[in-house]
Amino acid sequence: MNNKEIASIFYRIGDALEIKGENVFKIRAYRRAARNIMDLPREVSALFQQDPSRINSIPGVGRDLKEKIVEMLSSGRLAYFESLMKEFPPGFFDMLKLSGLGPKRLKKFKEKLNIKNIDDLEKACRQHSLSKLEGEGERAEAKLSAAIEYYKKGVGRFLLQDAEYIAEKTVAYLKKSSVFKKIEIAGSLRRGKETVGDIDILAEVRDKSKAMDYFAAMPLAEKIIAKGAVKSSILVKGGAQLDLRVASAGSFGAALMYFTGSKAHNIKLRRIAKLKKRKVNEYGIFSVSAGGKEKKLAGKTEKDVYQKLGMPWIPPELREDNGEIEAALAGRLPENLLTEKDILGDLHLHTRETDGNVSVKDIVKEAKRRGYKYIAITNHSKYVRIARGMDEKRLLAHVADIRKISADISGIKVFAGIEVDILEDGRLDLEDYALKELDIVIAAVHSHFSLDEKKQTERMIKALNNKYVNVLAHPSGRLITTRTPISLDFEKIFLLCAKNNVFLEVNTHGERIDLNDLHCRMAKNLGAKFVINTDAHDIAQLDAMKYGVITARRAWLEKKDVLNTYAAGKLIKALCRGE
DNA sequence: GCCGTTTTCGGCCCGACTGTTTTCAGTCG
Repeated sequence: MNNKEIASIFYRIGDALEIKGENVFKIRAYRRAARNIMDLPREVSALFQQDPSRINSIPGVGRDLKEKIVEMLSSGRLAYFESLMKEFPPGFFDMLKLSGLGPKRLKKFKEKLNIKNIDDLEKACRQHSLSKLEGEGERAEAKLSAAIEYYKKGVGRFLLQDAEYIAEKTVAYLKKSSVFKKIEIAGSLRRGKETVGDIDILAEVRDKSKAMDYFAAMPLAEKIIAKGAVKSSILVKGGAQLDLRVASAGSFGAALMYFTGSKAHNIKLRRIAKLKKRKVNEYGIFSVSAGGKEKKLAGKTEKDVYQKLGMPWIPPELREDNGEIEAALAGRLPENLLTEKDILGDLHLHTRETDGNVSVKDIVKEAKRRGYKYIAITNHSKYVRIARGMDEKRLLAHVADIRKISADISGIKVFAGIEVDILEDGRLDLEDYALKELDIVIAAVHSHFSLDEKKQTERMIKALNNKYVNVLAHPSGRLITTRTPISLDFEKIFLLCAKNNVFLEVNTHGERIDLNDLHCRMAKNLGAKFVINTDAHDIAQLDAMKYGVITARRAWLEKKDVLNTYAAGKLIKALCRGE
């Protein structure tokens, strides 16, 4: 059983217990454990094989949940879960995904109307039998109908870049009105998560009710979910949910923290505040006297609030309750967290010679315009037929062209490279005599994604032991919406990369983000180094560098961890693997 | 069910919006 399967069972137990009306803290415990398991870069099963007691090191997993995990890993089943599920019809829990419908009402529907699944619920709405129940009414029924409709359309999470696009359009719209004084994007978009559920925007305004009216009247808006004095939510065309919250200048920092999250980060901060006889909410940080009297201590900026909690400002990308609060309290946050301006070049680019849409000359010019000090042209090797990948002969001619272009242009260095395929057996797709002529060799898997972990790991090890390989491109091979990561002993591979001086790529393509933040952080802790590449096939795709930087920041990477922050001379030395 | 710079027991973040109600429960983030 993998982490996702274990976590989803715990989530489902949480749902079932909630409907049964169990202790809310018990429910919360299951969900917290599930979330923490999802956030682990390692498989719990691997942890278990090494040393079963390591399961206790997962936060939120105590004696009881450990036993349940052990049962799942050793038998592939969980008796407690199976007996619990017997109490509910199949498809029952899908209804919890409907916006505005929670466990209490769901329980009521089941008991009073024998509703078993979404189809039953839809029927009940149509027949208006729902609105006759106590505590329900016509508006509630209509809302539920709409929620079912949206659910069926498949409203889900968006890729970071798509969410950013919608957010930017919204901000541009809001800025056209003089009611808005200050606008900030918050939520998981500000934290740079690879997918974003809803888009949170915080604003300081001159007139709250006018601001809310203007927001709700947005041309993109399809449906208003909620509209209050300080908070509104709308659904926009395409299915994304936008939340607008307004805050006064004196509370703006506290509101930004609240609205940026993560939820787990906020909860921990509030708990720390409570221990110190303080209270944190979206209006500020307050001291609380014995008599319950509150006095505001700060709220204007995030920095002020963190300071009153006894810690420095924490960058949004780190706010996941993954050790950043403890690090901040101990003064051990990363000192030089990577920034976009640290990036001096892009080392994975395709051109017309294979499947790119741009000439070498044009992409060099554009890179120079962007202020890059160097780039590498890395086209495909012959195995990738569909991309018209190059054999040794074409490659060497291509290298000669690149050398000439590099010599003809000043102010930017153009490295000649390749993205060479790793074949099924771990050999590379090109002979060493050709690879030897290159400045940089990127190795990548583009086929045989479904090998089992042992074979896939052996394949990778063989490739990484080729002395000409400098970079492992998009190591997990996943595509966020369509392809799961390959099965790989990531720990072993990261250690080998560290040992062999092979840089791990953070591929910034919106569908990839590969390595992801969690693997990246794990690899850093194992001593590996990184390179952030767009894998651009045209000019516009060069813009994606920012998603790699934000992912690196989420992984706590610093400037020194990243190859393409080095000056050209240092970079060439760093690529040297020695004979 | 978890957890400990007060605690191995008694806590567990905090507030906004909605709809159906006249004071609040349910839901959400």
